[in-house]
Amino acid sequence: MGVTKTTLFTEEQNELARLAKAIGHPARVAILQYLSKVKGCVCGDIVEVLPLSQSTVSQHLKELKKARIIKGEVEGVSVCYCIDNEMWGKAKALLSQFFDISIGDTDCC
Amino acid sequence: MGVTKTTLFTEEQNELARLAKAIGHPARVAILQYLSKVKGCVCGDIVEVLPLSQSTVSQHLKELKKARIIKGEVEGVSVCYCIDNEMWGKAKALLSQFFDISIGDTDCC
DNA sequence: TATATCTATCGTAATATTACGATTAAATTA
DNA sequence: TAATTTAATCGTAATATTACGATAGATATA
Repeated sequence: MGVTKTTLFTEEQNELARLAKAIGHPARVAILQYLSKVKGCVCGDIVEVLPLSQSTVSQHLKELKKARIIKGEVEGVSVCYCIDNEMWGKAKALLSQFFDISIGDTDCC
Repeated sequence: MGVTKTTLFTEEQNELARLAKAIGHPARVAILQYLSKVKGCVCGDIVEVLPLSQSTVSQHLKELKKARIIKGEVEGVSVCYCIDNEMWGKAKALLSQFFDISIGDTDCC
């Protein structure tokens, strides 16, 4: 197997898991931090910032694009990347809501 | 391969990715939501709430325990589970900080 | 047009993840 | 003690992920 049974869960649970999974790799965290740090678009220098090969970085970028967290636009010979603010806001809201739910829980174990 | 090169990233990036990855499955999201909903400990009825087999649920619980997000304590014949508030707070803080960083970014692509 | 640059994709390999049935281990109950 | 209950673990299978080198495709430059 290795395949997740998404049909058994709610839309919200799947969406939350999908976004968390996309963030669930240090390279992708680093990419997102970099993109947010420069506060705008980055055209091509992401590979140089990460300690991974070009193809591996490209693969991580593809994952983030698949999750709609970032957008990439061809800009001449290079590609311009930036965070998709809409999805970013959605992820933030979903995760924030998710974590707030259990405030005040008692630690009984 | 299939193995993440954690040594190449910062402690914070690895920790953030580790926690996000642990949440990155709808079954684990469902487990955490359930644990937070009942606001306390749950002794054994998690399997009945999820649409997965006992062994699969047990495996997901193990993942969450490995990530220190939940705790489990043997209670007679069953096991009592609850969210680890310390790690939960840490995850919340890390993710919150992570998402706040890019507020106000311009969407230029 | 030829060359250089940049990024995506392909091919490959190793490891990880997801899922389930069967079994085991531990504790309770009859 | 024997039977039952509960949860972890084992074994297995299929798919996913991570990573890299090599190649391809697209655009800019000489």
